Amino acid sequence: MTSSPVHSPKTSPEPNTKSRLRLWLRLLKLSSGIEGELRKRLRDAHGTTLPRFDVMAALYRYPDGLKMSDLSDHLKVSNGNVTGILDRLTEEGLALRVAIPGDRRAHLARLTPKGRDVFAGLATFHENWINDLLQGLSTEDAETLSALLEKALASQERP
Amino acid sequence: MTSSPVHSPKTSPEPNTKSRLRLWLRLLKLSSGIEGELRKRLRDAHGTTLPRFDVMAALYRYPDGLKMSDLSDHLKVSNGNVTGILDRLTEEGLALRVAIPGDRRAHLARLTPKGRDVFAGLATFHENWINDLLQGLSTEDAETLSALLEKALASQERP
DNA sequence: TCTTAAAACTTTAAGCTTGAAATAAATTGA
DNA sequence: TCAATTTATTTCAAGCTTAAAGTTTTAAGA
Repeated sequence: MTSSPVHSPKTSPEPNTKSRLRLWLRLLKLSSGIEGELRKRLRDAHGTTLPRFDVMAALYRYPDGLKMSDLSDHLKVSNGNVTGILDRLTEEGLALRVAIPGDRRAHLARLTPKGRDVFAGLATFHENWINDLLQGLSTEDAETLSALLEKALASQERP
Repeated sequence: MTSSPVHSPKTSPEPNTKSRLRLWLRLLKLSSGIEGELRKRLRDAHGTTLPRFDVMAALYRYPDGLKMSDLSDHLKVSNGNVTGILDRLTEEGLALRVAIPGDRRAHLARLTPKGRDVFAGLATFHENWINDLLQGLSTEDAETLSALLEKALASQERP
Protein backbone atom coordinates (compact mmCIF):
# COMPACT_ATOMS: atom_id res chain seq x y z
CA MET A 1 0.00 0.00 0.00
CA THR A 2 1.43 3.31 -1.06
CA SER A 3 0.97 6.71 0.46
CA SER A 4 -0.88 7.98 -2.59
CA PRO A 5 -4.67 7.66 -2.93
CA VAL A 6 -5.56 4.19 -4.16
CA HIS A 7 -9.30 4.46 -4.26
CA SER A 8 -11.24 6.98 -6.26
CA PRO A 9 -10.07 10.44 -5.19
CA LYS A 10 -13.44 11.98 -6.03
CA THR A 11 -14.17 12.85 -2.45
CA SER A 12 -11.01 14.88 -1.79
CA PRO A 13 -9.67 17.67 -4.02
CA GLU A 14 -6.49 15.81 -5.06
CA PRO A 15 -3.41 17.13 -3.29
CA ASN A 16 -1.53 17.02 -6.61
CA THR A 17 -3.20 20.26 -7.48
CA LYS A 18 -1.75 22.04 -4.48
CA SER A 19 1.74 20.68 -4.93
CA ARG A 20 1.83 21.69 -8.60
CA LEU A 21 0.52 25.12 -7.70
CA ARG A 22 3.30 25.56 -5.17
CA LEU A 23 5.77 24.40 -7.80
CA TRP A 24 4.44 27.01 -10.20
CA LEU A 25 4.75 29.79 -7.66
CA ARG A 26 8.38 28.93 -7.02
CA LEU A 27 9.15 28.58 -10.69
CA LEU A 28 7.66 31.99 -11.33
CA LYS A 29 9.43 33.58 -8.40
CA LEU A 30 12.83 32.27 -9.46
CA SER A 31 12.50 33.12 -13.10
CA SER A 32 11.05 36.55 -12.62
CA GLY A 33 13.66 37.26 -9.99
CA ILE A 34 16.46 36.37 -12.37
CA GLU A 35 14.78 38.14 -15.24
CA GLY A 36 14.37 41.29 -13.19
CA GLU A 37 18.01 41.21 -12.21
CA LEU A 38 19.07 40.78 -15.83
CA ARG A 39 16.91 43.72 -16.90
CA LYS A 40 18.41 45.85 -14.18
CA ARG A 41 21.99 44.98 -15.07
CA LEU A 42 21.45 45.43 -18.79
CA ARG A 43 19.94 48.81 -18.13
CA ASP A 44 22.26 50.14 -15.45
CA ALA A 45 25.54 48.84 -16.78
CA HIS A 46 24.91 48.75 -20.52
CA GLY A 47 22.02 51.08 -21.30
CA THR A 48 19.96 48.43 -23.02
CA THR A 49 16.98 46.17 -22.43
CA LEU A 50 16.18 42.48 -22.35
CA PRO A 51 13.98 42.54 -25.47
CA ARG A 52 16.78 44.21 -27.42
CA PHE A 53 19.23 41.64 -26.06
CA ASP A 54 16.93 38.80 -27.11
CA VAL A 55 16.55 40.14 -30.63
CA MET A 56 20.28 40.65 -30.95
CA ALA A 57 20.92 37.13 -29.66
CA ALA A 58 18.67 35.66 -32.33
CA LEU A 59 20.28 37.72 -35.09
CA TYR A 60 23.75 36.90 -33.84
CA ARG A 61 23.09 33.25 -34.53
CA TYR A 62 22.08 33.99 -38.11
CA PRO A 63 24.79 36.19 -39.60
CA ASP A 64 23.04 36.24 -42.96
CA GLY A 65 19.91 37.68 -41.39
CA LEU A 66 16.41 36.53 -40.55
CA LYS A 67 13.08 37.51 -42.03
CA MET A 68 10.97 39.54 -39.62
CA SER A 69 8.43 36.74 -39.38
CA ASP A 70 11.12 34.13 -38.68
CA LEU A 71 12.49 36.40 -36.01
CA SER A 72 9.14 36.74 -34.29
CA ASP A 73 8.51 32.99 -34.55
CA HIS A 74 11.89 32.33 -33.06
CA LEU A 75 11.28 34.65 -30.13
CA LYS A 76 7.62 33.67 -29.71
CA VAL A 77 6.48 37.25 -29.76
CA SER A 78 4.14 39.10 -32.07
CA ASN A 79 5.14 40.52 -35.42
CA GLY A 80 4.39 44.08 -34.47
CA ASN A 81 6.55 43.74 -31.42
CA VAL A 82 9.66 42.86 -33.40
CA THR A 83 9.02 45.75 -35.75
CA GLY A 84 9.35 48.24 -32.91
CA ILE A 85 12.39 46.66 -31.31
CA LEU A 86 14.21 46.43 -34.63
CA ASP A 87 13.38 50.06 -35.34
CA ARG A 88 15.08 51.06 -32.11
CA LEU A 89 18.10 48.84 -32.71
CA THR A 90 18.35 50.41 -36.15
CA GLU A 91 18.27 53.94 -34.73
CA GLU A 92 21.14 52.91 -32.49
CA GLY A 93 23.12 51.61 -35.44
CA LEU A 94 23.08 48.04 -34.15
CA ALA A 95 20.80 46.44 -36.74
CA LEU A 96 19.42 47.05 -40.20
CA ARG A 97 16.93 45.72 -42.74
CA VAL A 98 18.27 44.26 -45.97
CA ALA A 99 16.08 43.92 -49.07
CA ILE A 100 15.50 40.42 -50.44
CA PRO A 101 16.08 40.22 -54.21
CA GLY A 102 13.12 38.05 -55.19
CA ASP A 103 10.50 39.40 -52.78
CA ARG A 104 9.68 43.02 -52.20
CA ARG A 105 7.37 42.28 -49.26
CA ALA A 106 9.98 40.88 -46.94
CA HIS A 107 13.25 42.07 -45.50
CA LEU A 108 16.08 40.35 -43.72
CA ALA A 109 16.85 41.74 -40.30
CA ARG A 110 20.55 41.75 -39.58
CA LEU A 111 23.09 42.97 -37.07
CA THR A 112 25.57 45.60 -38.20
CA PRO A 113 29.26 44.91 -37.47
CA LYS A 114 28.90 47.28 -34.53
CA GLY A 115 25.83 45.28 -33.45
CA ARG A 116 27.84 42.06 -33.55
CA ASP A 117 30.60 43.60 -31.44
CA VAL A 118 28.19 45.00 -28.91
CA PHE A 119 26.31 41.74 -28.61
CA ALA A 120 29.45 39.66 -28.23
CA GLY A 121 30.35 41.81 -25.24
CA LEU A 122 26.89 41.62 -23.73
CA ALA A 123 26.76 37.86 -24.15
CA THR A 124 29.83 37.38 -21.99
CA PHE A 125 28.36 39.47 -19.22
CA HIS A 126 25.06 37.68 -19.56
CA GLU A 127 26.61 34.26 -19.21
CA ASN A 128 28.52 35.30 -16.11
CA TRP A 129 25.47 36.90 -14.56
CA ILE A 130 23.46 33.73 -14.98
CA ASN A 131 26.24 31.70 -13.49
CA ASP A 132 26.33 34.11 -10.56
CA LEU A 133 22.63 34.12 -9.99
CA LEU A 134 22.46 30.33 -9.93
CA GLN A 135 25.48 29.81 -7.68
CA GLY A 136 23.19 28.39 -5.02
CA LEU A 137 22.98 25.17 -7.00
CA SER A 138 25.81 22.69 -7.39
CA THR A 139 26.56 21.52 -10.90
CA GLU A 140 24.82 18.28 -10.06
CA ASP A 141 21.71 20.07 -8.79
CA ALA A 142 21.72 22.16 -11.92
CA GLU A 143 21.77 19.03 -14.08
CA THR A 144 18.92 17.41 -12.14
CA LEU A 145 16.87 20.55 -12.29
CA SER A 146 17.58 20.95 -15.97
CA ALA A 147 16.43 17.41 -16.70
CA LEU A 148 13.18 17.84 -14.81
CA LEU A 149 12.46 21.11 -16.56
CA GLU A 150 13.07 19.40 -19.88
CA LYS A 151 10.55 16.74 -18.88
CA ALA A 152 7.97 19.40 -18.07
CA LEU A 153 8.71 21.17 -21.33
CA ALA A 154 8.30 18.02 -23.39
CA SER A 155 4.72 17.55 -22.23
CA GLN A 156 4.19 21.26 -22.73
CA GLU A 157 5.08 21.24 -26.37
CA ARG A 158 2.46 18.78 -27.58
CA PRO A 159 -0.77 19.28 -25.66
CA MET B 1 40.57 11.47 -8.49
CA THR B 2 37.20 12.93 -9.35
CA SER B 3 35.82 13.93 -12.69
CA SER B 4 35.76 17.59 -11.76
CA PRO B 5 38.75 19.83 -12.33
CA VAL B 6 41.20 19.44 -9.48
CA HIS B 7 43.88 21.82 -10.60
CA SER B 8 43.37 25.47 -11.28
CA PRO B 9 40.66 25.75 -13.94
CA LYS B 10 42.10 29.00 -15.26
CA THR B 11 42.92 27.49 -18.61
CA SER B 12 39.41 26.27 -19.51
CA PRO B 13 36.22 28.34 -19.29
CA GLU B 14 34.54 26.24 -16.57
CA PRO B 15 31.74 24.05 -17.94
CA ASN B 16 29.54 25.05 -14.98
CA THR B 17 28.82 28.23 -16.79
CA LYS B 18 27.38 26.46 -19.79
CA SER B 19 25.29 24.04 -17.78
CA ARG B 20 23.79 26.86 -15.70
CA LEU B 21 23.09 28.84 -18.83
CA ARG B 22 21.24 25.88 -20.33
CA LEU B 23 19.31 25.55 -17.08
CA TRP B 24 18.32 29.20 -17.26
CA LEU B 25 17.10 28.89 -20.83
CA ARG B 26 14.87 25.96 -19.90
CA LEU B 27 13.59 27.68 -16.79
CA LEU B 28 12.72 30.72 -18.84
CA LYS B 29 11.08 28.70 -21.60
CA LEU B 30 8.90 26.76 -19.19
CA SER B 31 7.81 29.71 -17.12
CA SER B 32 7.15 32.03 -20.00
CA GLY B 33 5.29 29.26 -21.78
CA ILE B 34 3.01 28.73 -18.80
CA GLU B 35 2.68 32.43 -18.21
CA GLY B 36 1.70 33.02 -21.82
CA GLU B 37 -0.90 30.30 -21.65
CA LEU B 38 -2.35 31.76 -18.45
CA ARG B 39 -2.55 35.20 -20.04
CA LYS B 40 -4.31 33.76 -23.04
CA ARG B 41 -6.85 31.83 -20.99
CA LEU B 42 -7.55 34.73 -18.66
CA ARG B 43 -8.11 36.93 -21.66
CA ASP B 44 -10.08 34.62 -23.94
CA ALA B 45 -12.25 32.92 -21.36
CA HIS B 46 -12.58 35.61 -18.72
CA GLY B 47 -11.80 38.97 -20.31
CA THR B 48 -9.08 39.82 -17.83
CA THR B 49 -5.30 39.97 -17.52
CA LEU B 50 -2.56 38.43 -15.42
CA PRO B 51 -1.61 41.71 -13.67
CA ARG B 52 -5.23 42.23 -12.66
CA PHE B 53 -5.38 38.64 -11.45
CA ASP B 54 -2.23 39.12 -9.40
CA VAL B 55 -3.52 42.27 -7.77
CA MET B 56 -6.83 40.63 -6.97
CA ALA B 57 -5.04 37.61 -5.54
CA ALA B 58 -3.08 39.81 -3.17
CA LEU B 59 -6.18 41.72 -2.09
CA TYR B 60 -8.15 38.54 -1.67
CA ARG B 61 -5.73 37.44 1.03
CA TYR B 62 -6.23 40.68 2.93
CA PRO B 63 -9.97 41.23 3.25
CA ASP B 64 -9.43 44.40 5.26
CA GLY B 65 -7.37 45.92 2.48
CA LEU B 66 -3.75 46.79 1.78
CA LYS B 67 -2.03 50.11 1.48
CA MET B 68 -0.96 50.85 -2.08
CA SER B 69 2.69 50.69 -1.08
CA ASP B 70 2.23 47.35 0.70
CA LEU B 71 0.50 46.05 -2.39
CA SER B 72 3.37 47.03 -4.64
CA ASP B 73 5.93 45.61 -2.20
CA HIS B 74 3.98 42.39 -2.09
CA LEU B 75 3.86 42.08 -5.86
CA LYS B 76 7.41 43.41 -6.39
CA VAL B 77 6.28 45.96 -8.91
CA SER B 78 6.50 49.73 -8.92
CA ASN B 79 4.09 52.04 -7.14
CA GLY B 80 2.90 53.68 -10.30
CA ASN B 81 2.15 50.34 -11.81
CA VAL B 82 -0.29 49.38 -9.08
CA THR B 83 -1.97 52.76 -9.35
CA GLY B 84 -2.95 52.05 -12.95
CA ILE B 85 -4.08 48.50 -12.39
CA LEU B 86 -6.18 49.44 -9.40
CA ASP B 87 -7.74 52.27 -11.38
CA ARG B 88 -8.88 49.78 -13.99
CA LEU B 89 -10.16 47.29 -11.43
CA THR B 90 -12.06 50.15 -9.85
CA GLU B 91 -13.65 51.14 -13.15
CA GLU B 92 -14.80 47.54 -13.49
CA GLY B 93 -16.34 47.61 -10.02
CA LEU B 94 -13.97 44.94 -8.70
CA ALA B 95 -11.89 47.04 -6.31
CA LEU B 96 -11.99 50.34 -4.50
CA ARG B 97 -9.87 52.68 -2.37
CA VAL B 98 -10.87 53.25 1.24
CA ALA B 99 -9.70 56.28 3.21
CA ILE B 100 -7.57 55.65 6.28
CA PRO B 101 -8.79 57.64 9.33
CA GLY B 102 -5.46 58.85 10.70
CA ASP B 103 -3.59 59.48 7.44
CA ARG B 104 -4.86 61.45 4.52
CA ARG B 105 -1.94 60.47 2.29
CA ALA B 106 -2.62 56.77 2.15
CA HIS B 107 -5.55 54.61 1.08
CA LEU B 108 -6.40 50.98 1.57
CA ALA B 109 -6.99 49.09 -1.64
CA ARG B 110 -9.75 46.54 -1.30
CA LEU B 111 -11.84 44.14 -3.33
CA THR B 112 -15.54 44.84 -3.61
CA PRO B 113 -17.91 41.95 -2.83
CA LYS B 114 -18.23 41.50 -6.58
CA GLY B 115 -14.45 41.50 -6.81
CA ARG B 116 -14.23 38.74 -4.22
CA ASP B 117 -16.78 36.65 -6.09
CA VAL B 118 -15.06 37.12 -9.41
CA PHE B 119 -11.66 36.29 -7.99
CA ALA B 120 -12.89 33.17 -6.21
CA GLY B 121 -14.11 31.88 -9.56
CA LEU B 122 -10.89 32.79 -11.36
CA ALA B 123 -8.76 31.16 -8.68
CA THR B 124 -10.40 27.80 -9.25
CA PHE B 125 -9.76 27.96 -12.97
CA HIS B 126 -6.22 29.12 -12.35
CA GLU B 127 -5.44 26.22 -10.07
CA ASN B 128 -6.78 23.71 -12.54
CA TRP B 129 -4.92 25.29 -15.43
CA ILE B 130 -1.63 25.02 -13.57
CA ASN B 131 -2.33 21.44 -12.72
CA ASP B 132 -3.08 20.80 -16.40
CA LEU B 133 -0.02 22.53 -17.69
CA LEU B 134 2.27 20.59 -15.36
CA GLN B 135 0.71 17.19 -15.96
CA GLY B 136 3.95 16.03 -17.58
CA LEU B 137 5.47 15.73 -14.11
CA SER B 138 4.54 13.07 -11.60
CA THR B 139 3.76 14.24 -8.10
CA GLU B 140 7.17 13.00 -7.06
CA ASP B 141 8.91 14.90 -9.85
CA ALA B 142 7.00 17.97 -8.87
CA GLU B 143 8.21 17.67 -5.29
CA THR B 144 11.83 17.20 -6.33
CA LEU B 145 11.65 20.11 -8.71
CA SER B 146 9.99 22.25 -6.10
CA ALA B 147 12.73 21.49 -3.58
CA LEU B 148 15.50 22.36 -6.02
CA LEU B 149 13.81 25.60 -6.96
CA GLU B 150 13.52 26.46 -3.29
CA LYS B 151 17.23 25.86 -2.94
CA ALA B 152 17.98 28.19 -5.82
CA LEU B 153 15.62 30.78 -4.37
CA ALA B 154 17.24 30.65 -0.96
CA SER B 155 20.61 31.67 -2.35
CA GLN B 156 18.83 34.27 -4.47
CA GLU B 157 17.30 36.05 -1.55
CA ARG B 158 20.50 36.94 0.25
CA PRO B 159 23.21 37.82 -2.21
C1' DT C 1 6.14 77.69 15.61
C1' DC C 2 7.78 76.80 11.33
C1' DT C 3 11.04 75.09 8.27
C1' DT C 4 12.78 70.83 6.56
C1' DA C 5 12.62 66.21 5.73
C1' DA C 6 10.17 61.99 5.03
C1' DA C 7 6.31 59.27 3.48
C1' DA C 8 2.50 57.90 0.35
C1' DC C 9 0.81 58.37 -3.82
C1' DT C 10 0.00 59.85 -8.68
C1' DT C 11 1.59 61.48 -13.05
C1' DT C 12 4.59 61.29 -16.92
C1' DA C 13 7.63 59.72 -20.60
C1' DA C 14 9.51 55.97 -22.82
C1' DG C 15 9.47 51.36 -24.04
C1' DC C 16 7.44 46.60 -24.34
C1' DT C 17 3.49 43.68 -25.67
C1' DT C 18 -0.56 41.98 -27.92
C1' DG C 19 -4.34 41.31 -31.27
C1' DA C 20 -6.63 43.47 -34.84
C1' DA C 21 -6.78 46.37 -38.81
C1' DA C 22 -4.37 48.16 -42.73
C1' DT C 23 -1.01 48.00 -46.62
C1' DA C 24 1.53 46.06 -50.12
C1' DA C 25 3.32 42.40 -52.86
C1' DA C 26 3.11 37.71 -54.64
C1' DT C 27 0.44 33.67 -55.96
C1' DT C 28 -3.57 31.10 -57.64
C1' DG C 29 -7.00 29.89 -60.54
C1' DA C 30 -10.88 30.80 -63.60
C1' DT D 1 -5.46 38.42 -67.84
C1' DC D 2 -7.07 39.69 -63.60
C1' DA D 3 -9.87 38.99 -59.51
C1' DA D 4 -9.40 36.73 -55.21
C1' DT D 5 -6.53 34.84 -51.82
C1' DT D 6 -2.39 34.39 -49.29
C1' DT D 7 1.85 36.10 -47.38
C1' DA D 8 4.84 39.61 -45.13
C1' DT D 9 4.98 43.34 -42.70
C1' DT D 10 3.65 47.74 -40.42
C1' DT D 11 0.39 50.57 -37.92
C1' DC D 12 -2.74 51.21 -34.21
C1' DA D 13 -5.13 51.17 -29.71
C1' DA D 14 -5.00 49.57 -25.25
C1' DG D 15 -2.68 47.97 -21.45
C1' DC D 16 1.54 46.81 -18.64
C1' DT D 17 6.00 48.37 -16.73
C1' DT D 18 9.60 51.23 -14.89
C1' DA D 19 12.22 55.25 -13.16
C1' DA D 20 11.90 59.87 -12.35
C1' DA D 21 9.46 63.96 -11.27
C1' DG D 22 5.62 66.10 -8.93
C1' DT D 23 1.86 66.61 -5.22
C1' DT D 24 0.04 66.39 -0.83
C1' DT D 25 0.27 65.19 3.88
C1' DT D 26 2.69 63.98 8.05
C1' DA D 27 6.57 64.00 11.20
C1' DA D 28 10.80 66.01 13.26
C1' DG D 29 13.81 69.34 14.91
C1' DA D 30 15.55 73.94 15.91
